[in-house]
Amino acid sequence: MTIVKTYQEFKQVDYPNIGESVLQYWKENQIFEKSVANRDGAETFTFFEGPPSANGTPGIHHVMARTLKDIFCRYKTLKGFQVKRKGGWDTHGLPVELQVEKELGITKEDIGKKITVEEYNRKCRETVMRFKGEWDDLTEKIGYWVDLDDPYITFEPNYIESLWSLLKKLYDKDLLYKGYTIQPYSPAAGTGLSSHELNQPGTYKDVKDTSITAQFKLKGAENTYILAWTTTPWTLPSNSALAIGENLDYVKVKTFNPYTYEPVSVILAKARMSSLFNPKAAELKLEDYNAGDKLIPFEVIEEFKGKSMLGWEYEQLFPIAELALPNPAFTVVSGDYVTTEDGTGIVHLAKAFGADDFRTLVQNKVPGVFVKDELGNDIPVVDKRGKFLPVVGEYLAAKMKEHAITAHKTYGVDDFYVKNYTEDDENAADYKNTDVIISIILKNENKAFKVEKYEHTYPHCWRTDKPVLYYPLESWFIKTTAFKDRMVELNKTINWKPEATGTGRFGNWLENLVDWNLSRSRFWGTPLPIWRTSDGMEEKCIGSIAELNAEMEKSIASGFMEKSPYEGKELDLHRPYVDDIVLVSDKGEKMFREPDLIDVWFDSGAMPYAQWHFPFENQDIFKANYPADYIAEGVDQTRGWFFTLHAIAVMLFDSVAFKNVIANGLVLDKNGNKMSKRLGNAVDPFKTLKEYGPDALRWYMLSNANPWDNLKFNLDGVTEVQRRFFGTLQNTYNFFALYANLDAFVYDKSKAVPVSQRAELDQWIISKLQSLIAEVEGAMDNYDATKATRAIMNFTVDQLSNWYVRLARKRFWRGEMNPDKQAAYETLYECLLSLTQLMSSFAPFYADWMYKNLNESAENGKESVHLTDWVAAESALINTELEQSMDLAQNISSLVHSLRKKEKLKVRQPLQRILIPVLSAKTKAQIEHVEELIKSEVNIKSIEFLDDASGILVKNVKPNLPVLGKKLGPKMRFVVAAINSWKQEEIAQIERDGKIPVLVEGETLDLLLEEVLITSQDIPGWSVASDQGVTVALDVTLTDELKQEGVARDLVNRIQNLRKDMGLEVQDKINIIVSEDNELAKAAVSAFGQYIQSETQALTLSLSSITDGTVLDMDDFELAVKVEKA
RNA sequence: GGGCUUGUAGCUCAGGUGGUUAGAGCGCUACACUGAUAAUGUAGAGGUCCGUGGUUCGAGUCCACGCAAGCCCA
Repeated sequence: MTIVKTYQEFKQVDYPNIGESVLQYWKENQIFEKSVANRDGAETFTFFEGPPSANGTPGIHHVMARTLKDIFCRYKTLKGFQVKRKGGWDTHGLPVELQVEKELGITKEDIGKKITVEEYNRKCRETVMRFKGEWDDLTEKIGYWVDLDDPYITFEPNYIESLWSLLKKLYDKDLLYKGYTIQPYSPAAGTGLSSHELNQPGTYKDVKDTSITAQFKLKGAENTYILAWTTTPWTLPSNSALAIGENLDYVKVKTFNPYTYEPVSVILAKARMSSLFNPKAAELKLEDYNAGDKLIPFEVIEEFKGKSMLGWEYEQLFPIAELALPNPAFTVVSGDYVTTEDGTGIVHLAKAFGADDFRTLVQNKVPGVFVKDELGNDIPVVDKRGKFLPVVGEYLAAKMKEHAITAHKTYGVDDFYVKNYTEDDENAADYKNTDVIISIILKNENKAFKVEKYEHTYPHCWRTDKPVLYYPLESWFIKTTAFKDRMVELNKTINWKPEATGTGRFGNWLENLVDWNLSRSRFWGTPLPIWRTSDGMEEKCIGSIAELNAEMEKSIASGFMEKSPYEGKELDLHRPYVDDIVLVSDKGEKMFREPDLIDVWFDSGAMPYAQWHFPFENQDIFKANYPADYIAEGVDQTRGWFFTLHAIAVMLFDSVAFKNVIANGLVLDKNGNKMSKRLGNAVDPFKTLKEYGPDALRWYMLSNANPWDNLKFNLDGVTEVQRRFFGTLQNTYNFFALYANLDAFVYDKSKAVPVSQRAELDQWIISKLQSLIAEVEGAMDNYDATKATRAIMNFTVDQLSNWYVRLARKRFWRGEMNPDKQAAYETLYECLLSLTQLMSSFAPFYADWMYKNLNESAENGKESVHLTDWVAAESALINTELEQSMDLAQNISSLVHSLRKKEKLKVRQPLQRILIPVLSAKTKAQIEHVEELIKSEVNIKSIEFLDDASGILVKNVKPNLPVLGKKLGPKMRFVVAAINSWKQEEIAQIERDGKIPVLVEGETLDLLLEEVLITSQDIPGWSVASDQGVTVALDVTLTDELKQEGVARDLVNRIQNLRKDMGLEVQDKINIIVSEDNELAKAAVSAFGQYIQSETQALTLSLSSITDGTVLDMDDFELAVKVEKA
């Protein structure tokens, strides 16, 4: 007889090979393309790809990110949506520039000198796509379905043109403006420094600077001063406000100025008193003080919260007429960064020279100290060489004369550098820098409370080694603050996973929004499309290539340009070509491009539009695919991509850009450390894929922890998933395939046994399956993949394999095909087939592979599980009663096992009965439902129920705490104590009367039956075990008959082993002779001969004396038998 | 320095709205099964729920302050 193998059987599974062969199949049959094309005309589900940069090789964390993106797109496809997924590449930005500079061995300085901008940018363009091959390879191998053939690329002219059109829209709405931002700046080098440059080793140095605790005179109060501390005295002339912490404690202290000895009242944080007042002076009296005394007495005369200081006005420290400012300048404001770690707990704010200062003053609408340049623009009082403007220089020079301050040189109006940017020798006799001069002036004028050298770390320019200043530099901004409220409002409609990232991290970021600094002084990036006349009076923002061409025509006509730089060349909107374009203003002036590039985050945040070259093309596609239903990136993108997507969408389209978002955590090494190539703990995704295959890797990453938690990536975890989940599933499939092939079973839905006519066990697993489908669907609709994968795993391992298959095993191999057997096959087949669809989003290769194995013969099988329609749960098939019954069966079986173990009675030894106390008819019925199952599972003859009427139950009572707590509150513990002391009588009483009086603190109150929980827990004289309210007692009496049956079963077991040792096939027949010298064995063979014969396929079974047989170890005795093939 | 997240068994993780004895898998120990067999099952041991205060009759859970780790921003 030849067996037609409908279902392939596998001795061993090669998971990586499944991945490769299924991938091949997908490619050959264009499954991905079909999965999209099949849904033409269906509702769209839109996904946006956050573009990665291909200038480095992908890491294991990209497997995580890309898997997360993939699963919901696959799931939604099954659910009937059309999911277009356009790939994309991020190509601009600093990392590319740095990499190129490193490879060429040049610095930013060299660009335009050693290398032309043209060559430099060409190099960047080559570098940025260098690893595209690796990326595409990984993307395919992990089964991330995304359109790699037609991706958007941010350096392409069409993409940039879209960006320009968006920028122009912003410009037209007056949302694009030129302003200042406080940035690290090196006066010695004459250039701003990037945060990257500031992070160079050796940049931060320990230096000793002059620090001043300055006295700001409070208006409307006698001799009262607010104290503020600074390590940069040169910023004091630019002071325009003081910041306090609203919840900090402040004091007003009466004392004397240590330099002028004048009586003063000073205000500072209470916690900072010890640093400004000598505790030894605490006992001194103010009236005993003599000018010049070393110890200065002090007395706290008032105490208050910082909050009460808000709005206080003070006099300008340097009363220079040109620097006078209107209200609310020179007032007290709140600063959330103010601490009492150092200084006075009050911070001096100079708008031009600190980013915090700038932000705080802008938020409080306090003007800063600036003067006008010749064009009428605000400029700070320190110039770009680090020197005070004459307006301050004059004042300082005059004061030096007034106070007869001498120094190592004569200071002129134009000599006051704020740091040592001159070549002055700091060791020269009588050397005084500007900070020191300022200190002396303030000391003399009763404006300094303390002056001292202070050692701290201060950043220095890595090229000139001179100190860095924080200085306002010109920048282009997007006025995001104008849309803050709308952004906050629309953010509330976004479903964030996890929620806290949306409300917390992102929400707070929006609450504290500042205008988006768009400018970058670089070479490789999207150029700002703004041309200006030299005097800045006229400006044009270009919004398209056509517009640029038209403007160039005009310029050529007016003779400013000879020809377009693109004549005879490919269009390239990058530098240097755009820089060569000179336009003509409406008044006929030359206009030059603003040299800045824009923030790369604008590139990626604009991808919903630019990927389709919107608005120039594809308007329909755009409309159908905006906003995104779903996006996913790392949580580090919160202020990056997530923000720029949101900002552009809100400002230009009054819409969210995405409705659902998962912000995933980091992938760390197994010890929780960050992976890095340098430390050598980075996991190579390609190697991992080759060893474990894509499915187990994906499954592990999704099921191990929520994706928004950091993942401690451990290969042992992948192995575990492979063994526990995939291994179990594979075994289950193999089991099915083995017998289905033997029986030539072919699934035919139309001829399947109706579920209602199948065995209880079948109905149960089908019910469980429906519950699983509903659970997975619910989890996936809520973007919770971890819940979904865990549910699938539990069903497969615990319910399907460990319970259903184990209990139903015999039905598969016993006898010829009959309705019960067919139902078993059908049930298992249906479970497996459902599983392939349920797991297909997460383990797309394996699921498809198994799907095809199951459908090899089925006519209605699709080409791929990924082309199927989601099969929803059938609620009619969910049988909660039955599921509860089965839970009881599992629970009871477990208890019996536990008892058997305690009594050292192995399962093969049949036992007569178990007793189960039941207090409700319902429970009894539920157990009766699964009685047969329990009996065969734990090898007992009968189940007997003990009800209340038996009178032998020992009951147990517990307080029903949630109910009682509400009623009793603090009296709870007395009542609980009373209940716990109850005996059987009280339990009987409350059961009979429905209530019982309890004495609590001299007061009687009635306890009701529903306020206690009564269980039955003990049966006198029996070995019992209980769990979850179910109690089981085991009858351990061994009658002769039971013993004989135990021996018979043992004998069967031993003979089966012998058969195996002899190498017999399942269908081979044997003859058995058993030694007659053991009475028990003899009795067993006589009583259960028939049973032994049928189990072991023995034609004959006889008792005789044996001399040459095999000696079997029967645990309690030895027995000789002779087994021969018939 | 600020915002946010995380902290439960050796490891990875569950633990609506507070409720008596805190769970699972892996690992470990013991046993069983031997017609899924390089598979499988059962049982057991293993916990200061990061710490300290507080609210409450009752806190892993709520509040406050810390500690540790991480991300982002200064």
